[in-house]
Amino acid sequence: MAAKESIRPGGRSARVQASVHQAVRDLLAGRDRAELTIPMIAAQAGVTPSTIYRRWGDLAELLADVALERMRPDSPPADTGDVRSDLEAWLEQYVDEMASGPGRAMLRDVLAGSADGKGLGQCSAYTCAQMAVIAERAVQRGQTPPDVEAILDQVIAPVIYRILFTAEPPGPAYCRSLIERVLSGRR
Amino acid sequence: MAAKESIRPGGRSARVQASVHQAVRDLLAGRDRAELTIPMIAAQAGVTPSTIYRRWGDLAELLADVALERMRPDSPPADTGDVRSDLEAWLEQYVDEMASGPGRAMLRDVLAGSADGKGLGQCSAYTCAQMAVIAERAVQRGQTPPDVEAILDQVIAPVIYRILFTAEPPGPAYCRSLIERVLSGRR
DNA sequence: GGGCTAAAAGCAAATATTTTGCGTTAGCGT
DNA sequence: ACGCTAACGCAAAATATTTGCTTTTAGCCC
Repeated sequence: MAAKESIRPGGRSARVQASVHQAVRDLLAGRDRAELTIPMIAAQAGVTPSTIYRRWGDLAELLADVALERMRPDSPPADTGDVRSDLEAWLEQYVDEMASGPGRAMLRDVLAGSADGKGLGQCSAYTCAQMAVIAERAVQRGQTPPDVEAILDQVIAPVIYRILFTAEPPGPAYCRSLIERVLSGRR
Repeated sequence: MAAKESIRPGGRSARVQASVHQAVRDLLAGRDRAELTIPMIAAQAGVTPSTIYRRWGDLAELLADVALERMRPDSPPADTGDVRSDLEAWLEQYVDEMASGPGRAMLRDVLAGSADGKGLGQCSAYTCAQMAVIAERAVQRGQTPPDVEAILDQVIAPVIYRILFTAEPPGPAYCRSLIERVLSGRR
């Protein structure tokens, strides 16, 4: 029977959380984020505003929560049979996602919202985990991949820095050059 | 006479802006940013809240404005007589400033507040200008400094990424290794 | 220098939001 | 099945935000 399923994820809190998250995503699709208010989200989600205030505190934290969930990778990076092309393929879709309007907004939301810094750590942990998968694969093929730390410093960081602080998003050629550099520098 | 001075910087707007900025800095020193409100700032600055709302729009933009002004370098980087030590000295104080509690808060404020992205560009422009000064000096000594772009990618970006997304701030040894790498990679 | 104009600030009423106390509901353990 | 506790709903109170109108003032043209 579906007994087990009703115990853990079937709680009212879980339903409220899902409903609120969905409401934020829906509203964010249509309206601009500046005109997004908690009463509006509450109405869309079918809960009272005070529920949201008590659970999330304020709009920034709620948006950070939603953004972080959207940033969680839903699948491991594609396996192309080679470290370089694994990295290139992964980075291309990563940049596409993060440099887009919604992507930049998610980054800003996560940065602005998670006051404790817990969300930020999670955010880079997701990326690290993906990199670790690619690296592990390479090892099993007999290749020697760069350290995850090196990839973070030499590939992810420059890309994120440019997305956050400059007008021009990183282009494909630039991304490939970053990967080239980290690959040629491995010990 | 002081006729010229009254024309440009002596306007009422300038006084209000200065007063509001000062109020934010003062309040930020004592209280936590979560309990900072526009009416509170207005009271401290001796203006009415509506003035702030009309000029800055909301708290996030005001904080971004104040943070950006605080991030503007007040002097060119120290001249130590050598590219490497110029970079090391500059980076040390840069990291000290940015990785501190207030520094991280400023970064977050700038990221969260400048909706148009204009403030973000300014933020990295400040850093670029400082790097350009160091590079120019090196050229005049006959040294060949790394491109400012390379410094941004290989030194600034990793440092900022770690400050923003991880718990551990970059340490001195780590910073030196970043500089070592960018120096050894120059063309 | 003296008035003219437009931009910016003050003021206060109207509106929207956030907070909070209390009663109710629903999930979870025994 | 029953009770315990955490979370929600509701509504009133407190606060913050918006807005229309008036007043001030800085920049500009005689």
